[in-house]
Amino acid sequence: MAQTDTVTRILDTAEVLFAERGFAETSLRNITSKAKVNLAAVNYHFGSKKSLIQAVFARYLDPFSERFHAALDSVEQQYAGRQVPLEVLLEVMARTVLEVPAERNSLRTFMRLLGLAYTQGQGHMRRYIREHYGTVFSRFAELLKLATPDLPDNERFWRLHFMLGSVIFTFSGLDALRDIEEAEYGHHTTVRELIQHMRPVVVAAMAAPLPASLGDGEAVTQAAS
Amino acid sequence: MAQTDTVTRILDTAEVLFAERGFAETSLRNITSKAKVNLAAVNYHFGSKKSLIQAVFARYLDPFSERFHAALDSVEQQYAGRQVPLEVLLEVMARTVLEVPAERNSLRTFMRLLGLAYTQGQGHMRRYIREHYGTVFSRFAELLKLATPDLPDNERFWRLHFMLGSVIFTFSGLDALRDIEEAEYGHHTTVRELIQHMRPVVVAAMAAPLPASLGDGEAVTQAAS
Amino acid sequence: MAQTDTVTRILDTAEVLFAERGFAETSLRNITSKAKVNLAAVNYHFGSKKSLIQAVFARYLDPFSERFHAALDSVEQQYAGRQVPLEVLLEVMARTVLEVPAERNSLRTFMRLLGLAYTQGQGHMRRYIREHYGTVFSRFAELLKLATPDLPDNERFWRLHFMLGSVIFTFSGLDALRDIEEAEYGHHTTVRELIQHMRPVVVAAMAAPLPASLGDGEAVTQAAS
Amino acid sequence: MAQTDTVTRILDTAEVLFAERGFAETSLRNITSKAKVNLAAVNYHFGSKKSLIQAVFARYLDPFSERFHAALDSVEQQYAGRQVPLEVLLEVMARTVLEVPAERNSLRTFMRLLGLAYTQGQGHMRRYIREHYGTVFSRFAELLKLATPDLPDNERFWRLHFMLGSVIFTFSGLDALRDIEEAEYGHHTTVRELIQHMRPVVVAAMAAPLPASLGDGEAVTQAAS
DNA sequence: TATGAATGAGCGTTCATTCAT
DNA sequence: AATGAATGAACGCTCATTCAT
Repeated sequence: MAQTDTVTRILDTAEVLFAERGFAETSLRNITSKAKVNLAAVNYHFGSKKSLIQAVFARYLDPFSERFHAALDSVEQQYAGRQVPLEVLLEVMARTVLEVPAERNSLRTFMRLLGLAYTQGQGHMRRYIREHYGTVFSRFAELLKLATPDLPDNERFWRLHFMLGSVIFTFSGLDALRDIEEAEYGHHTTVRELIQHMRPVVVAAMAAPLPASLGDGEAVTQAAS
Repeated sequence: MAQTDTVTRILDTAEVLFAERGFAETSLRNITSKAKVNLAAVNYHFGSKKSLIQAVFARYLDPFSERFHAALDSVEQQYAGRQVPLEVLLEVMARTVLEVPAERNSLRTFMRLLGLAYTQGQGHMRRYIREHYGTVFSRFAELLKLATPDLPDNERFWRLHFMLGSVIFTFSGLDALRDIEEAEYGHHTTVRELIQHMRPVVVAAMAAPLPASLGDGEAVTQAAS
Repeated sequence: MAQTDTVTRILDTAEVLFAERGFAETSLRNITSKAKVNLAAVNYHFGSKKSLIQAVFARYLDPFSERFHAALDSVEQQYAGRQVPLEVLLEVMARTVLEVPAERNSLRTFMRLLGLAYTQGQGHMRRYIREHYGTVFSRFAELLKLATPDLPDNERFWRLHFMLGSVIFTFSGLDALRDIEEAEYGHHTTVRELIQHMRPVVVAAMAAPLPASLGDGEAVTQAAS
Repeated sequence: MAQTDTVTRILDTAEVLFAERGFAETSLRNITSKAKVNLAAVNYHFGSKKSLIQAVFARYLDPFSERFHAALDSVEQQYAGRQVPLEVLLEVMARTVLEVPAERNSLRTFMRLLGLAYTQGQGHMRRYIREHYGTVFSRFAELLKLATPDLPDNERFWRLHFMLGSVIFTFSGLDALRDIEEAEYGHHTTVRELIQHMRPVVVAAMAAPLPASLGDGEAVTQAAS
């Protein structure tokens, strides 16, 4: 009880502060003083700041990974060997993402964290995520490949990450964007609606025509590395 | 001369290190020792670390802003009041982005920095960028509106940010993504090629059909905040 | 049983680590984790780190003290009031030292611990040793005095500690010295042989002529404290 | 001036505290607060605690090494190829040791530090000393060999270390020993006098008869490792 | 104009010890 | 009798910044 309390309080506080300000900008003292636990408790329960960061991720990604596997199982069974359409795949992913953090503000936090994992943490987070969640990601990528058989592998790879970028960027900056939206257009979009907005865009993006053969003269002319 | 030298050496080193490891993870000692200048030189020449970061950005964004204005002038003149097509707008932007940093590895650096500005820096960077470069962005947004007259304002707003997310996220995680790409497909994509890949995707995304009227029952069922 | 086990495991582990790295450099965590016992067990069973250190010593010195007393009883009886020769006294001491730690590597450990007691531990160890083992040491010193009647007390005091220094230093650095010996001369000296080497040296040292009257001009000229 | 002041104050304070309580037991806060300098000054001027320890040693050993070389030069020249007698060699060493720290309490400190270097510091100090001062030591060992031509190399090796043990052990436990001496005999021996005491003992020890052929039955019977 | 020295604040981590069970 | 949890203090070190010259 006391232990669960401390560990949970640390994780709850850490995920909020990490999401707000990044890993390096959040000190253990920030976390422990806000969580009202002893500074040494982090090292006692988690071993190091690095491990705390990973634990914060695991609390989201472990259930996500499990549910996503289950959802893919279910949809594969449903399609019984036939190709699962792109729309369905995206729908499954969206639903799973939304299921995981049913409470409070945690979808935004989850997305911010995912974004941080890509843009901060000199590799150790990326390595951790690949090691622990690479399987489910690969499985999704495999199904995506079947759903878009005409797309070259390389092209699909980049489009997948364009899509991920859209989603993560949008959700992780959601508050700011909603503020602007409200000031500019007097409209407030719910997360649910936002996902409705995203769907056709993502589908169209994945289905876009291939780029003109690269290096064509009429295009961009100067470039670097 | 000696002063210019020092200032330039600091900026050159700082932009590389910032792009590699982020702002918080790069100390002034890292910068000054690598640049072989005195530690106090940063505070002497720039006043503070924050101001150094802004100076690093200004060195890219000032010429970019200027050229982008000029390019938009030119394209508006060319189309003489008629609507500038979406593809052309995107082409202009891409070309300007590529023109700015003609040397070395600085396109990647520029892109990484843009990503960092959004994902790191507790607001002071975003504020700085909006204040200094908001005008040219608004002008582009205005032309974008003319180029997509059928899109509701609200829809365009979100799609613009989906697009921004794709671009910024992709570039700010570029090294990681290229590592994966190389490991997975044995292919190395240059920034120039990547922009070629982005173009049709972005165009398709902006031109995607509007979503089915929101709130339709068959869609996502659970949601958060 | 379980308790005895725990106490013994702690002592076994502690003596090795203390001997290897000193007291301050060995944490209770080092000890308890290597001994696979609970961290709190040390404070539970011994009260404090200080007391653990003393317990480690007692495990060697209690039997040593007892045996040494017995051996001196026996030799005094044998010489029935007559002066016990220096060589015999040294032989008795050497034999007793060797008898105590019949197992494993513990002679070296014992010696290292003795050295540490002198060079580390801010007095509390020295006090403990004097209080608990002062009697047997005094008895030996008394016999030594009888065996070297021509030596001024003061001189004998210092020579005794020169001798102790040789022995403890040599044995506590034994591994390093044997490594050098082997590399340099291709020869490996056993502890038993080493004691044979020591004997004439120690005897000669104790029997050395007295120093020229101190302060004689021809000698050292500058000095401090 | 300000710099010299700070660096010197740190070194002066550090050497006293290190000598009194050892390296691990002396914190940088102990040193800097006693020296009335900023805590960060140690890392600024020395880089790390380890380097500070080495700097403390270097301040003694660099001049010692230089003077010892010079003294050996001089004595070799004086004996012009003939064998330098053992007594002279020891006299030269003793004199050099005494010359180095002409001021205050620093001879005792020097000796305590030498003792610590051997008994504490998991090798990094020994390595440092060997690297920086190995040459002069080897030179002395070489002359020692010439001075004791009848001694087997192996025997000389051990006797040299017996002697080292006496000296280092005595000096590193000096305070404790002097306490005992004063309590027991009401006499206080200066370092200078102590060296006078040591001389005939060391000479006798080096000149002791060779041990009876090893393995003789009448000797020690049990042994360890 | 430029820099070596210095500083106060804060960092992540480890420590021996205590407490509640 | 024994232990997981927790704690306050202290550790070595690095930080951006300031100061005196």
